[in-house]
Amino acid sequence: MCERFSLTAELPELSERYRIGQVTYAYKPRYNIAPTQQVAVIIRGAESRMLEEHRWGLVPFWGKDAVNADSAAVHEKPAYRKLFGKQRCIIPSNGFYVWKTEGKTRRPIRIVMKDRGVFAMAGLYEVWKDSRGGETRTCTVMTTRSNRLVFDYNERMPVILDERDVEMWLDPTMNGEPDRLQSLLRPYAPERMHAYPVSQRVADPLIESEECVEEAAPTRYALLRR
DNA sequence: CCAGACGTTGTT
DNA sequence: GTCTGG
DNA sequence: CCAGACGTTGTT
DNA sequence: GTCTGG
Repeated sequence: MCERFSLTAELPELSERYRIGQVTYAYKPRYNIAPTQQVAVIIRGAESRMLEEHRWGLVPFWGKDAVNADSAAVHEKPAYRKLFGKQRCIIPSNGFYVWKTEGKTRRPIRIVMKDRGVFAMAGLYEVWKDSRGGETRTCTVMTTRSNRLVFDYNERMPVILDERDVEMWLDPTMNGEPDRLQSLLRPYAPERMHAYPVSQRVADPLIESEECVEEAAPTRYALLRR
């Protein structure tokens, strides 16, 4: 599961990293991104990769927000099959938050790459057109079972794609190759990742500042349990 | 054919 | 809306 | 995910 | 307790 993350990179770094050819909105780095908010999404346009802004959470008219999509089921669930076939995106991040239960409280933990770089979460997106010609863009983050590092906190984690996987995931010629796409949706290598505790203030979705990513001292509870 | 489901996860 | 189960 | 709210009625 | 908003 992935329901809170950050993307604190500046635009040039992001553009270079993912070879973005077109930016369609006023990008701003973020420290504490929550479901239903607008997030940065990269899709493959006709000419080049595009950076767009989408609402985090698909909104099927019959149901609630779909913030995550189970990668194992995505090629067979009717609600997702079409998106899996041709509405794939990546959702860039440089850290996601998980919660560790310590006694009666839950404390936020940040999961990053050891190199502290930006990484690509696999996603699906949808574009709704309303009667007045307006468009609503939405997206969801694909999840898979957790690797050894994340499993201490949560059974599910976002699907993270390395450079080569991103290329294939966004490639429209893969639209008819669900099996090959499916093979990309696996847990990321735990030895390339790192987890550390962050301030309890991250828990408040309105807190949007650098303290969200700063390492916090372990709690007394965590020390006792060691 | 119609009716009903359709999405995710954690919790113990 | 689309798909599955009966 | 977490934080915070969570009820009712008629009237203009 | 459960639901909504971010």
